[in-house]
Amino acid sequence: MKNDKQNINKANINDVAKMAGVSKTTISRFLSEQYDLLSVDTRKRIEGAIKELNYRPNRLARGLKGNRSGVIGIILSDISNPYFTSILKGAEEVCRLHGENLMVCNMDDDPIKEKECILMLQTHRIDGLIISSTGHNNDLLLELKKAGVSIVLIDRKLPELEVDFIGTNNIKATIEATTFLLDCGYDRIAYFTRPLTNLSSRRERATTFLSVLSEHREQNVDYIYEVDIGQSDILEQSIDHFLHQSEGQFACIFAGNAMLLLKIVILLQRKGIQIPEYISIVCFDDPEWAAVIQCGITAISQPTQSIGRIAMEKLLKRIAGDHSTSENTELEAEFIKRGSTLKAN
Amino acid sequence: MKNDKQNINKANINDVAKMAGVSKTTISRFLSEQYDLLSVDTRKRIEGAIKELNYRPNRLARGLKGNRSGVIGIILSDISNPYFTSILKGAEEVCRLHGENLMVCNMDDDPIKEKECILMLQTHRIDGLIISSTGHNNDLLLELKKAGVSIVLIDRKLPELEVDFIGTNNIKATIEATTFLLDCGYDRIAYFTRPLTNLSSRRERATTFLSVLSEHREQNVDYIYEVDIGQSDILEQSIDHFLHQSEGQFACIFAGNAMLLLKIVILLQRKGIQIPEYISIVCFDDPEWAAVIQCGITAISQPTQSIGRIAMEKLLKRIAGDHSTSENTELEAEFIKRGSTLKAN
DNA sequence: TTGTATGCGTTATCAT
DNA sequence: ATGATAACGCATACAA
Repeated sequence: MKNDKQNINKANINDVAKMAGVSKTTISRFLSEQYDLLSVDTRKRIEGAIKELNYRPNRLARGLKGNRSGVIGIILSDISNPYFTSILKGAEEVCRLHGENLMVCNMDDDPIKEKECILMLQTHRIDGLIISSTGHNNDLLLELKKAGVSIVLIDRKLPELEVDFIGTNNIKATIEATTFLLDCGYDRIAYFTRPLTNLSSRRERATTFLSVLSEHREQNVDYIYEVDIGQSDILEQSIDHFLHQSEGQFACIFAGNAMLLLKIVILLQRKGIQIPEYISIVCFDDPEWAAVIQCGITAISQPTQSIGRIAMEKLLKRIAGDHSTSENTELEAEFIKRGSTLKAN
Repeated sequence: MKNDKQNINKANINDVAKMAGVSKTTISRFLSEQYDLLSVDTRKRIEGAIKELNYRPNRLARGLKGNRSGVIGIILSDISNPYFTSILKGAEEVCRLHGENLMVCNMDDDPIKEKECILMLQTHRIDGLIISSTGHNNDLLLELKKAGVSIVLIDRKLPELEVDFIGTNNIKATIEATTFLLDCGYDRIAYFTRPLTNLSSRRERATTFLSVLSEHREQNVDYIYEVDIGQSDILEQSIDHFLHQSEGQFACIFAGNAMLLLKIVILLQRKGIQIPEYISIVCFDDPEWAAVIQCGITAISQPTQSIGRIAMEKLLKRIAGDHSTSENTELEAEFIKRGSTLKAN
């Protein structure tokens, strides 16, 4: 009954101060771990009072005063896509280790949702932001940056922003994979990608694929199919088209990401088309099940967890005051040969 | 140069008030959408000023004053496990629709990490919490609850807490699956589960499995193997043991979750053991790749995204003031027959 | 319909 | 080594 404050049962810095018989300034110093300014005795008393009262410092008040909320924002294209959740896991780990918390937003590559997310996070005064952006809200991101919020881009580059980027070395990985396919002797290779908007990761992979081929082919006999997930009909048409074009040829499908791979494999299974007997397949990205599906899918394994970790580390450095010029960090992927591809002859 | 405040370039409610030529109270009313208290004219002026200044309300200050942070916490066992990320996606969607933000924590089923997460979130004054708890921090959760933070449990029940729970109807789903296996005529069935700690979801499945069998078998010829992911050696020993015990019998493996399923399938593949010719398999949980692996894995599909959505809806209701007694909500799973199981004869 | 004054829980700037 | 006091940005009771 003696506690009729707004916050039922929630002690604040004053209560602790009273109980420990010191001023709240002293408590504040304790909270900031300025132990050299405290006598051993008061420190003990404060510790006791905190335990006794179940005191939990209020991060909102701290943030309001100190201009650091202790929150990092992360905006992802798809929070249920293993590629992104693996990044998320890496980021979360580093984040928690540094005593910051993570606010997570999902936006389904929708610029409107992305905008909402950015505004919400700004409202919460995030200390920093990690984002796989659609590229359609550069103005807002620039505003954030000007307001002093550090930003790290993942998966998609936005050179206009001049902020750090961490991602896979798409070009190198695509060169390796495509060269491998050429060495295998495929007559026809089709690259399936989600729509080639201006997202750097998709474009880099597709254009590299084409440029490697154009170096080695005398005439263009390969294809790029742009299909979004959810467009099952278009995917099926594309596959039918390719199967028709490559009839009797030694052919291979190159899936631009794991979701497409899954859809493609399901379709091929339904059509009764054997992998790799009738058609081969490779994937950019190596989901956990790639090794176990069919004869094992040849895949490009991306260092997703590292991307998340490094992005967060970079971000925390920036927040801590590193103002050096922004960097592009591209981590190397690993090419894993499995049973879904063959050598000719 | 005229703006030499701490917050570079960040306008506050006073700046907006000045620019709009009103008091900050009026701005505050605008922010709280009490439009009936504002003349159309002032409202327009305020809107103009906000746009002009790129004003973003400070949620920390709001939260400090109003005792609502606008943040929901969610603590998950494994933020990269599709089961949980699917829940996360559902929760995030509802959360954002209601203007709240989501703070996500990963704890790897480690009670120490879980404790840290709870404390961190409490420090940020979350309005509510969704958690798949280890069950080893009930004291902290109770404290949270007493402090007025609503809690919704997912996946694992903790009756002592008397808070809402949302999850799969494990018992019904297990009965259906096990009965199906008995109907198929399997002589031997082995249930593989992660260690049977006091986590309700694991226990419910395992005990139901046993009780259904004991009703239909005259003597106990089936097995429960407790294996944690990461313990590849123990998993292999267990499988070898079961293969040996069931030699020449019509046998089936029941995997308690998708991760175990994957490990088991990999092991069987490595041993060259055909599914379902040599051994059958079922899984509690239906990962996206279950349909496409081998001949298709017979599986129990859980309504994960709904679990997340409903958990968040329930939580938001509680936060909005619903103080009715806590409920257990168990969503029905769907049993999907595929090629990995057979009928005898 | 609008304004004034006070407080939310903390940190920072002075003091002592 | 410790305290008193003024912010931080907003919401609210009370006035007008």
